[in-house]
Amino acid sequence: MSYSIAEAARRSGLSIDTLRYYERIKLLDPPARDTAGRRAYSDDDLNWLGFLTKLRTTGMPIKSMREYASLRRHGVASAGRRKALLVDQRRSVAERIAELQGCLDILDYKIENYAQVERNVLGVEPGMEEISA
Amino acid sequence: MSYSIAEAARRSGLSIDTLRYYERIKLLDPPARDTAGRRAYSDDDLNWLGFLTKLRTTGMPIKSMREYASLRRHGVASAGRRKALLVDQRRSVAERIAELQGCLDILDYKIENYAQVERNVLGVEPGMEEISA
DNA sequence: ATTTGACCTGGAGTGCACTCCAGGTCGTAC
DNA sequence: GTACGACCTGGAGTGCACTCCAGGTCAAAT
Repeated sequence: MSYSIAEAARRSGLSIDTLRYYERIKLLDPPARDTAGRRAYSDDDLNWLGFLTKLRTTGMPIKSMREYASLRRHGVASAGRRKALLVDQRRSVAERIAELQGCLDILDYKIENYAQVERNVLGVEPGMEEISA
Repeated sequence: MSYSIAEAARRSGLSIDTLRYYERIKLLDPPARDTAGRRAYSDDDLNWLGFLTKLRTTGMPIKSMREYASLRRHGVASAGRRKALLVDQRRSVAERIAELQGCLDILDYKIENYAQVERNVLGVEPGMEEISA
């Protein structure tokens, strides 16, 4: 199957402009063109875009995604390097999750403070809100 | 206790420039000044900076942090709104964690693919790396 | 007395990841 | 045959969150 840029945008969740931008910066190999010169994305293209958006979601900078994309063009010889990139990213994602978990705990603590302020709203002494703010 | 801007930067993990920037955009109330006109941060200032960096870590945009900072200046009457902001952020952090967890699974899957490629590196048929790339 | 180093101000510059625009080409629908 | 909508290109513009700079002040050390 092949898809127009609008359809590829819809399926990938990226904007049309972003698809062209990714192509320009070599994140995405130039897709096929139809007789009128319009882009015709393949299923492979869409799969790759799907993976790219996952990497993006993990916070991988475009620079690293470009490196991965470039390695991919060099075939199986680059598999080790590609794996290393992914292992590295895996580690950074796990760290990020732990960090966010810590923030969640702090938010819960703060929210609980506010809930207590609400329950005691009639008897609160002045300045108390500053302690919990 | 009071701290020079260099000390405040060290303790908050923010740069000196960022401290001045946060003050400019009203994330941080202007700290006290010493006799020479240099900033003298209080423990309260430092605590607030600590919380701000937590909010930042959760991905809260500066715009929202400014809103929270501004509400804080309006005392206890704004506690409900502040709590709502935190509850909202809590939800978005939980979502983000789930999203990252999903990405982690995909990375593990890919990494495992590469590990298999490595184990079969002598017997791999051409094109196999494309399937897993 | 002068040098040094930390600090000050207002404003300009940076890097990232898009996003938008003007002006043009195609193929189908009326 | 022309109006329309989707697409094309190269390039400029945007929003965010800083980061850097020039030119100046001040207090302590030499």
